Amino acid sequence: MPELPEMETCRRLLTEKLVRKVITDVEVNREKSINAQPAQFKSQLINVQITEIQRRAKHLIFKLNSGKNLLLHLMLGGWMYIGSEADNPDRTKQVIISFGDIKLYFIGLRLGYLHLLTDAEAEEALSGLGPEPLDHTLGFPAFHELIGSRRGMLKTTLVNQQFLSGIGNCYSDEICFEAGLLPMKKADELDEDERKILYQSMKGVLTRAIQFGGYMEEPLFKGDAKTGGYNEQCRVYDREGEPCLRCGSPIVKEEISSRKTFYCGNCQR
DNA sequence: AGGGCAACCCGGACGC
DNA sequence: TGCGTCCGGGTTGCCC
Repeated sequence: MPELPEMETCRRLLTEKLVRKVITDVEVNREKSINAQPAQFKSQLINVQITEIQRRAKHLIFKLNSGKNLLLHLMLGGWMYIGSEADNPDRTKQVIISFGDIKLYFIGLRLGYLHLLTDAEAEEALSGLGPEPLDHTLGFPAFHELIGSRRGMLKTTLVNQQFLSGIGNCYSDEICFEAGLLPMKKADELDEDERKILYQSMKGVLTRAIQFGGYMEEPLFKGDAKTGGYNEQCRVYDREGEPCLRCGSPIVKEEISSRKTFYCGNCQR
């Protein structure tokens, strides 16, 4: 659910709120969300300071002054909230990390996780990921070569984390729409111009989504005007039957390799 | 190699 | 209010 732009928005806001803060308490309500015994997990975090928050694909990495890292993946439906004891969502919280009166709540961690890892372990955990779509070193020549080696459909290629990392179900559809290309089109059958358009669409859609704050439904904290600003910007995702904003034809919803996929059958080719 | 699919997991929505 | 049912969805791994 949360994809690159959502996690990047979170990273930026969390950085403002939490960097240099010291963890004062940890509450674990779902042991499967973490990779240690709760007591050990807790003792390795209390009195530890967050020095930096990095992002890799859909993961956040909380760098700690103990030398360890907290690696977060929200997977499906996971989200966070920063608030106080009095101000927090009425939801089940799988993990709560306190920084004095400020608390970071982890909600909806069903398959999501928060793993305490050494640098080497974190590196290993992230080693299978493909390049970051917005990495400046991923220029058109590199992208051209990358996509030329893919025989699958555009949709499955874009969401494949080993190919490119950070793009999920929503943005793969948005990128295909922006590019005017059908999601079931074969990646290696794109001509030069189409590859160029796809490349520019990928950069454009993701950059714009970050600028708007992603498409998250819930704010990160009280008064958060940033998170979720992209909700009204989605042009095909979750717009089944609504008119295409380019040509007016109804947006089609179709299952493509067991993922719900939205596109305009008229102006995407 | 790529497509299809099951398994993972459980809160929350919905129906009665 | 209360209980049962079902869905969602990124990722992994397995099969063809």
